Amino acid sequence: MLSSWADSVAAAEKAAAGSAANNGSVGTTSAPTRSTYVPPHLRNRTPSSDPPAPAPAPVQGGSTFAPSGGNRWVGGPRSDNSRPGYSGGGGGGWNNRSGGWDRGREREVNPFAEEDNTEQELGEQENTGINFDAYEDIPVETSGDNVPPPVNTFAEIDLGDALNENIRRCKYVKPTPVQRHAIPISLGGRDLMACAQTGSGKTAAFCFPIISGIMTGQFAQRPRGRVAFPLALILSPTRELSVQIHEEAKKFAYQTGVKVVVAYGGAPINQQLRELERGVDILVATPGRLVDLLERARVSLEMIKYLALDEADRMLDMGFEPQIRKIVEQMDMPPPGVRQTLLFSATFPKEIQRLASDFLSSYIFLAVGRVGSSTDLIVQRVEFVHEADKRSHLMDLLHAQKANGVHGKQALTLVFVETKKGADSLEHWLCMNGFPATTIHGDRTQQEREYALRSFKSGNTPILVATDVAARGLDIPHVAHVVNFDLPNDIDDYVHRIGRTGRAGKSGLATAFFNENNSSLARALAELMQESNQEVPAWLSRFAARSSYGGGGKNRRSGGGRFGGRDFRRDSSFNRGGGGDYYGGGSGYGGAASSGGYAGGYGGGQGMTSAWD
DNA sequence: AAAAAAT
Repeated sequence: MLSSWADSVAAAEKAAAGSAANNGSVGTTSAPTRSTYVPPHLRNRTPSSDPPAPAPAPVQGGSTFAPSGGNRWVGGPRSDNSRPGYSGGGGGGWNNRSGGWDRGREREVNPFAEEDNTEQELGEQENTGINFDAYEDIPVETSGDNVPPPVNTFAEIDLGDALNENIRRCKYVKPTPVQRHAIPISLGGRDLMACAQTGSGKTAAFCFPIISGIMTGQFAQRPRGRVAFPLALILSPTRELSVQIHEEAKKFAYQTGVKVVVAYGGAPINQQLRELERGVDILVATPGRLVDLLERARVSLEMIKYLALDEADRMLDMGFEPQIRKIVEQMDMPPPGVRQTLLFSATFPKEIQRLASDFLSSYIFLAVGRVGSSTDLIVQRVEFVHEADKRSHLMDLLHAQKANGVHGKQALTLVFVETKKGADSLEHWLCMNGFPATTIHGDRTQQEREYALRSFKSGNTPILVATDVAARGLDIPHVAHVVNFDLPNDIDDYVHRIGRTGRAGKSGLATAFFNENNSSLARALAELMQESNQEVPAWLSRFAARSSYGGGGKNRRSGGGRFGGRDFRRDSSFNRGGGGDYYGGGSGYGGAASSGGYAGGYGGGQGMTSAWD
């Protein structure tokens, strides 16, 4: 597939340059005209023997072009950067000496090998990229009974040799704040509701205790056969996120003997069934496919010791709640108190916390100040753009960015739109205008979705147009710019979207196109920006003031300021009369830690009640 | 009203 993208991009650019110069009449360029738009089904194809595209004509100040000529977007030498799949990892599966499927004790693929070979050239490794200075004075809040104290190093925790070795391989030197607090809580056997931005080490925060617990725990013998009996279940709201969690969990579990399997829709189920049959300790899944597996009686939750919900607030919102209740409450999973339940998200509206408490037993609430979003690390801009002007405005931004290209390497831009149709149509338009874009949304096949994501991550297609399917959890290094082409209706969704940049303590840029259709978001947006020390345009404040009376229902910040949330049990209006009063009494909650910057963090300062609802 | 998630 060498350079197929490069060619089409070069061709597209050439045509775009031509059309710009000729005010639309492409036909006057000397080279044979080629379609500038490459339909999705052709994008994978190896070009037969296309002549190399001539260097594009310079556009207004040719100095913005990279010296290599045509492909400032792709960076020629890297265009063959497609990942070699898993065969490169050595061992396992096909191509071993027995020639077929090795049905015995197959060798575990080394999940660290692949990275070393392919990801390296994208710069620093993701794991060492965490900027710990950004975490220094991060506010942390805990509440609940007898909160285990946080740790400062991995060495303080007895996770076992194998897990420690994997932590070393991952190049984690010290735990992030969410890990410092969440790991001791989980190892202590406690249920947990945690607010922490993805990219601050959330996955490890729930994986380490689960893996460690499975390694050291004594469990009844599980029958081998058609039905799989996982000990831990990790649920997430999108397929790509489940894939990502699976990949990370495999690294953490390497050579521990703990088997991690993923199951999600849109992919052939038979392969997943085979994997399950070979044994599973930790099952990572999306809800729909898991329900399917449960109904086929190919998975039993009878032995579940750990349940983790990633993006837990999304998992319990209207769309997902029935499925989650079915899985957690109406199948054969042990009840709260018997199993251990861990809920994680960057946002946790109080109504959802109340729902979530059904799944928990005497839990600890943990809030870690946001690292990836609504902090100074992400520069947030809002621009007033009428619907009709959005495309040309986006084009202006992208052009400006090209000029700023870092060492010829195009920065990645993630563009969020409201609808699947809108995503397709914007992608088409961008491609026609010489911008190499791809798209990810729920109307595309799973193959297309995963290819689009890979192509974006690798830099082959540095623009990704996405619906909210990509808003949560996905860890895409090097996203320099998130554009909210269409703003979401919910401020929490905005928080998750812009959190795709500025990850792991790095800086990022988020631009939003605002117009009169987004009035309902104005106030929450203005408040969020103010809280994270962003410049709030005067016109936005006017919009906010106009829509403020009435008290703005769902878009009121649930966390007010530096937190993704606050324990709803501490909010008197949510306290169902009677018990549980030990949270309300001011000093009653056991704060395990509360470092600087917290006291002043609450917006207006006065009336906590108004800040929290 | 839209998006996601099973076939």
